[in-house]
Amino acid sequence: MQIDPNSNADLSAQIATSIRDAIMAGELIVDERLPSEAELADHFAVSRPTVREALKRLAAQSLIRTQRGASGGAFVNRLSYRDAYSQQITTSTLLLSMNEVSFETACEARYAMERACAALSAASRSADHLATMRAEIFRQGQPGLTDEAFCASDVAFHRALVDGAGNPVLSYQLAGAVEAMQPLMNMITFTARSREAIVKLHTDIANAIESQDGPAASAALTALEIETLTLAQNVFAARAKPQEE
Amino acid sequence: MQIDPNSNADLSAQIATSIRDAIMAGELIVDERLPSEAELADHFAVSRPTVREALKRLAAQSLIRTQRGASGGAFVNRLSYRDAYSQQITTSTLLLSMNEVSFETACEARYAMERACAALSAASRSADHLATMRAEIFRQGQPGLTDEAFCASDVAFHRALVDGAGNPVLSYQLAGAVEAMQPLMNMITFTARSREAIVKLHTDIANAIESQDGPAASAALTALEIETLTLAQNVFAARAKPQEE
DNA sequence: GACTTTTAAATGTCAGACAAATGAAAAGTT
DNA sequence: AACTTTTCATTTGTCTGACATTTAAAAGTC
Repeated sequence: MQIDPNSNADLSAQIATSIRDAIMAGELIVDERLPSEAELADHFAVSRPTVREALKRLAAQSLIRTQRGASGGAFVNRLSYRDAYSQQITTSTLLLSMNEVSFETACEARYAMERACAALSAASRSADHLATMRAEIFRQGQPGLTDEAFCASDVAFHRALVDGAGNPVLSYQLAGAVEAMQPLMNMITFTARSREAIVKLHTDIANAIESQDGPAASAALTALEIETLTLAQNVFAARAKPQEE
Repeated sequence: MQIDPNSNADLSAQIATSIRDAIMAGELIVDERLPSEAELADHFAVSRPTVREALKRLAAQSLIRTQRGASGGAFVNRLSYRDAYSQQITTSTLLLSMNEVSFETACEARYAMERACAALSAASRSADHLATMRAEIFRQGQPGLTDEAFCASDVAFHRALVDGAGNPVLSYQLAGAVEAMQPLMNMITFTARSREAIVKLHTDIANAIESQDGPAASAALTALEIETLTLAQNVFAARAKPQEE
């Protein structure tokens, strides 16, 4: 692990990159202890605060964890799904909220991935997840449900659909897309009619998965995508022209 | 923006979270300048090094950028695709290399997403990307190509396929999966026969997309997934029992 | 031997200082 | 007046040294 003295980048950034590369190359393995801050400072010929800034950069990416005390120090962290999830959500939310990505693009990506999940889900047809989907559909049909509760149930339904594929990588990828779209979805006022349409499509999806009919699930998801886009565009329109009410 | 004095978490972590929440809630907008380090130190009643550690955490996630000088400071960063890509790649690579995710799971997720892309790609049928795919297929058929060059061309082919969907969110999601699988793919020795099989499947995919036949493209990708898994499993077997050569 | 106390090592935090970059204002020049 | 140069204040980057806090192991005590 070395740094380039001629680079004009921050020393802490260089050091962080150097250590990150070592971790990603497998030179530092999971749970291995890094040298102490003082030793790292000696090694890179910098001060301890600079080393600390580098370590905090790595900690922010969940690459290391630190522990105080006698046998403490910085340890290479085993990246958990939980960590990956939250990073994915942060990234996706920012991409969407900063308008780097349009809602339409995010929606298209989300449903494309959901269709991919549905195909796998149909093949495995997990009883657990199917039961969850049915339960959420039932909840969504209850009258008197608030929009927030309806949204929450919608998320739970899609989550069950995605998790039913049994592939945690897909689950974590989609977590970001779904979560990032939530703020907008929560602004939607679901009329009785749109709820009815959504519940019907959800039922179609659940039926298709139960009968292991991937194409039918895909088709229902596509219909749901169109429905979602329409609802969202109404919100956009209302938000853009608030004086014309 | 406040921090909890009773929390036992690191001050720099609390401050970073506080600022991150403000950014994600839209209280701090893109390109807005944060208070100077000295002002933040005053505001949170901590020292400047502590504030700096917090800012470095945010910088590591590309949430802010810093600039030295008179009118410098920390600015809210517009998250670019480039940044999102590299974060995705880091996360995916670590998930795979730390055995949190099996190669099979990553492979399944990758091809599931690629099939989703192929369907979109077939619908739009971008001439650019189709030409790139054809060119890479031609290159892959050339005799005397090294394994590394074959791999690189393979990546380029899939990249064109994915980018052809015209959805940058899908592109960036897949970048991680493809990149993370690269180290293993590079270990594969491609025999003339396996190359022939791969080139044929690539041709099938390109043809299907050209004729806007999504299902055919999906089928070819599924065949390619099986081929890839088989090749990778041979590498696993060879690596696990090096004494039986 | 079991329990308590001490100690050493490590991270967390602070204070103050200087270096370096940078833009803006002031001064100087034509 | 317009342009160039210089100065200067601001801000981040880095260093030094110190102290606080946590923690596990070593030493001591019963």
